Amino acid sequence: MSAREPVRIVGMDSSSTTRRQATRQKLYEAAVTLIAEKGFSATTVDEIAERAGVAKGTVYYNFKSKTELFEELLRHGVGLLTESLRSAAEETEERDGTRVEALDAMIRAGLVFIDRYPAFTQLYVAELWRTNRAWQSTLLVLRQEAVAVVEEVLREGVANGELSEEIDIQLTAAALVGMVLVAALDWQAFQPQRTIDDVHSALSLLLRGRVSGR
Amino acid sequence: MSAREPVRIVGMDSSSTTRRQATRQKLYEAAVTLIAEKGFSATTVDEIAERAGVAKGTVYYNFKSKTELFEELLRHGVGLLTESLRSAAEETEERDGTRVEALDAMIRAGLVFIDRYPAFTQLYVAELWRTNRAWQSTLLVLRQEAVAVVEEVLREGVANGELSEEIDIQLTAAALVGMVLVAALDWQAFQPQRTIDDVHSALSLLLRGRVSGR
DNA sequence: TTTTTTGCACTGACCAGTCAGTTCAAAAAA
DNA sequence: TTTTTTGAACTGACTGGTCAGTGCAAAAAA
Repeated sequence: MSAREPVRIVGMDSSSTTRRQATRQKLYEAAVTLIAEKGFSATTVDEIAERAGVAKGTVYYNFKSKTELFEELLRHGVGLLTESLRSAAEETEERDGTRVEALDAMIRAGLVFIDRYPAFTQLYVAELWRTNRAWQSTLLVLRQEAVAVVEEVLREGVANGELSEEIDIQLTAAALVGMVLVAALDWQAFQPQRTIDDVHSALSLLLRGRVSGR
Repeated sequence: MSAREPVRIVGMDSSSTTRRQATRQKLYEAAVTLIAEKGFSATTVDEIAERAGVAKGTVYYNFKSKTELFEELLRHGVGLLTESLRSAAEETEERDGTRVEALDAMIRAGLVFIDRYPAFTQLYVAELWRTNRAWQSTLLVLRQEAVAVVEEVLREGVANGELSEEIDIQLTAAALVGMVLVAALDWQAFQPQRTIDDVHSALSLLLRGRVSGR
């Protein structure tokens, strides 16, 4: 993830932070930026170890292979994203918000995530549609988990009449995800001076149908 | 030292091409699918040559390096996309359509392009936000050319009152591009049985603000 | 004590790029 | 016409370098 502060996996592994976990975390952080910049194959294990401030042997003590390190990195990152989307949706629900407001909150949650972990997002987008890669099946499952959260909210919105019955749940979910992803990456890469609120309002307008029409 | 005419080969299209151009075309086609599947670094020049049915030396006879082959491939592909978007916008203009209709036509043109060159699209998305790569500056220029076409139509739409003055041209353009890109790649990868019209209507609904609201 | 990390030498597979040599159709000469 | 020459295009074996992964003894941390 980002070099700012360590990210802990909460959930499956409820034990306190062991030394091993700290080392793994350093390796994730080193790997994610390098792979985002250069791609998986162009990133060497020696580089990852060096940036993490760790010996090469340590990489292989903690992970079976370079590929496994990367797969666990993907799991780790997508897990955080899914959790973040889900809690945004739930919090809106608790405040009795509409489903459109929930979608809006999820857009913001997505932007916050991308702002915090830009390298991970880059890497995710770069790998998502690749075929015939070792981690393809892992990614497929992870993608589904994340998109399913959006689809669920859309479904509820149609059910309670907030959203048009004409919409195609799956395609609309994909389009919304794409909108957020690409707008956010463009923001990071090409207009970093903009605030998250600028980006959020632009996307909110599109979601609420206030760009064209009426 | 008499300059001899290059050998001419008549291609499927009515234009004549040199033998060299035909070879380059074969190399582009071989490279684009391999790189889309595995990424630039994981794709070997031997593989590209083999798939193109050409010796490795021929790759280096036609291109200075593996990187140059890739850069020219990017130029080639983005050129096709930009041209396609521009002509969709112009055709709508000739038929006196509204700017929203022009945007709609561009969405369809984008989908047709992605349907025709899915591998190129994958590769473009995977490389677009990478930093510190040799072809980064090339890609930046190419991206700008493509997005500028969308921005121009949005600007016209705001000017003539069709589109809300609240919108942020740049961010909205990025969001629209992302919407099309991601929905189309998802369609290709995960729901290939859907028709282009399905995808187009889903995106059209979002553009026209008929998903949520009223 | 046990677990984890270090440092470093080593291997074998893999790969970008090179280069001396080959092919062959068109041009020039006979 | 037939023969010879030319040179762009192509070939594929080869080279020098890189890198994932291994092995292990010793040190540090827990």
